[in-house]
Amino acid sequence: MRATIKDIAKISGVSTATVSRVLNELGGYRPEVATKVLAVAKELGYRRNDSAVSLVKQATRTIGIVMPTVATSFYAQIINGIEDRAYQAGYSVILTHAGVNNVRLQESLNFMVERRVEGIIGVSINLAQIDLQAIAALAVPLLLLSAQAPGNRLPYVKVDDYAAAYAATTDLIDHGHRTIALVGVDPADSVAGRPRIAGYTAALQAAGLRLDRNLIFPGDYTFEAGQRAMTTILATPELRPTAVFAVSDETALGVIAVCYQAGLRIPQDLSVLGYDNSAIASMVSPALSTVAQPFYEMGQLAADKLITGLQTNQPIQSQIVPFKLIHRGTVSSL
Amino acid sequence: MRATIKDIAKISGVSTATVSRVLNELGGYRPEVATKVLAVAKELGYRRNDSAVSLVKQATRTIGIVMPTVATSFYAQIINGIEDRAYQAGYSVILTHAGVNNVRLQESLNFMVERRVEGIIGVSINLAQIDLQAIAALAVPLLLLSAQAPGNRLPYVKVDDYAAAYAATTDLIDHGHRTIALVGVDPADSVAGRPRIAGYTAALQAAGLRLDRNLIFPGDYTFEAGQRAMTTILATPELRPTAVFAVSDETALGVIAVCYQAGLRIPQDLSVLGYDNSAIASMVSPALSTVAQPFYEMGQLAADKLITGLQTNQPIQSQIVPFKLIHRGTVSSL
DNA sequence: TTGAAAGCGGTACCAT
DNA sequence: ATGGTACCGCTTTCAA
Repeated sequence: MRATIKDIAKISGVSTATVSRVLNELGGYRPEVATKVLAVAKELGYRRNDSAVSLVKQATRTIGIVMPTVATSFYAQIINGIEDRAYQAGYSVILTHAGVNNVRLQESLNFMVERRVEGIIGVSINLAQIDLQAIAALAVPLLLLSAQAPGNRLPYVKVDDYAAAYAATTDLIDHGHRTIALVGVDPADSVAGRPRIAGYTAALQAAGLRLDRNLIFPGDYTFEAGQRAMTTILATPELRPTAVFAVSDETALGVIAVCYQAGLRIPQDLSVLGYDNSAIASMVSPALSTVAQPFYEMGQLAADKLITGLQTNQPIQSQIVPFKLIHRGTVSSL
Repeated sequence: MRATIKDIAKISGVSTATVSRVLNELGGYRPEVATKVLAVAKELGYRRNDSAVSLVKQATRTIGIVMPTVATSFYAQIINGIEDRAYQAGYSVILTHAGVNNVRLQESLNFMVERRVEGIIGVSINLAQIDLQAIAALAVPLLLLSAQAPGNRLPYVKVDDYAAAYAATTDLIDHGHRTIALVGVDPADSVAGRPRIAGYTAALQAAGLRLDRNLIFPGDYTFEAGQRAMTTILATPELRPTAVFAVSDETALGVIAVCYQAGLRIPQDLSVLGYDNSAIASMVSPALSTVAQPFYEMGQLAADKLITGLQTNQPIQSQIVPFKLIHRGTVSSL
């Protein structure tokens, strides 16, 4: 069995109270007592039991991350950002998956509550109206990352998808493109889907371009969605877009893969713009032009905000983080 | 304040012992008592306090993951695998980063012990001799994933890098290549570096090919390492390999990126073989031929083994998991 | 079938 | 400067 402060107290010939003081450097003891206690503690390989501390202090210094099961590559960056900041603040991080389509969401959240996490970061979790009540009942602060709740009832950290899509589309237009496809977007997704469609549409209109609904290809942000859309494009000569705005880097790569098979050159024959700036974007050839989301920083910011909120007991303010257009090799001027 | 079993007991008019029995379905109470208790619990939004349970049960049902800070894309898959299995077994997962070059390793491990995790999975953690003693002192089972300890003093789950490198090199030879570069490998890395060099060397010798040490390009598995090596190759005409075996997919992409810049076509002008089969490998064009490591399954297996070890109290057996050569578009026959 | 009570490993208040 | 001790929320033994 692992040593406890009782063991240390007994061996050092002091009380547990004094041991506790020494271990926590609270002062109020003679140096030689401290030396002795510390030596015994080390000798015994003592490690404090956080369960006991949490219990008595009514604080676990733990935050929870809940994310979908799907492993898109950028989650690692987000987790890194969260963990780094949490670590700096002396918090630990516990992780659960909400499953595909949130099937495990309730369980995940219960798990978190039983673990008495002090706050939760929900990454890419799309909440329904009904979830909101359950979450309120949890009585644990929940911050959304790259997501948004119905009616913005929960604080969030995300980029402005509308603005990003608007800027991306405008950039393509500035490059001389007049027929631009929007690929892989989920129109049922009110947080990342509809705003991007709206931004795309608005940019087109602002430039006086005609909106062709056939150029909007629904999908689910995956590589396969890009493949499907591009296959359709190739099979539909009357469409002939000169540029594709894909709603994720993976989708963009799906588009490019089909082009590659068909012998189309990127960007000479078709411009492709991605979204995310995930690690892969800079590693492919030609390197992918894309809308950057600062995932690592978003993770950091989310952890920061949550922990600050915990410590100050102030409500957490939502924050829009800046996107950035990254010009690399897949968009060319017409 | 959150409701406790005391609150439930008081309101239900029974003792905390009975509440505990009901909540844990231990039997030994009248159904109507159970109904009442459950109703009150629900009413109060009761959630059990795992700190208290852990404390009294001397078991946290938590496992820890320690990994390097660098966020290579496949960590997400590994974490997914671990978390899925842990979840199935009723364990939760807590996560820390050991920092770059393990600078935070000791702290991470202490953290884990204070959290009283029942076991730890160390992902890609290269341990030095000295760490071993500290880890032994921890008195917590530690399983290595994609790593190995000096003298194999710790159980591990990984692929056989020697065999994989041997098979990969042989495959290149079978495709008619006679001059094959090995790129991005760290000769100081005894777990993933030296075995791959050895496998590469052995395959060459088995085929009766001459080993040219200049064709081994040291590196650190990164994209940049691939770029550097390929730049050198292009600048050194007497080398002229017809194939490159990169020690990671990212390194392979670095190689390809330089080729792309230089106007070399893959695989017509140079064959490139990667290592990992990370998600990107199948998304790039041409799709990357590579040595597959089953990351998700490795995560599952590691969690399985660790938890089984915990429950049976048996020592954990190391396991070599199978790699697989994935032929896609970046290797051609000569 | 039920309750009283003794801890689990700490913290922190109140005395001394 | 130090010790005694109640208590955090829960489980579990023992008795009734």
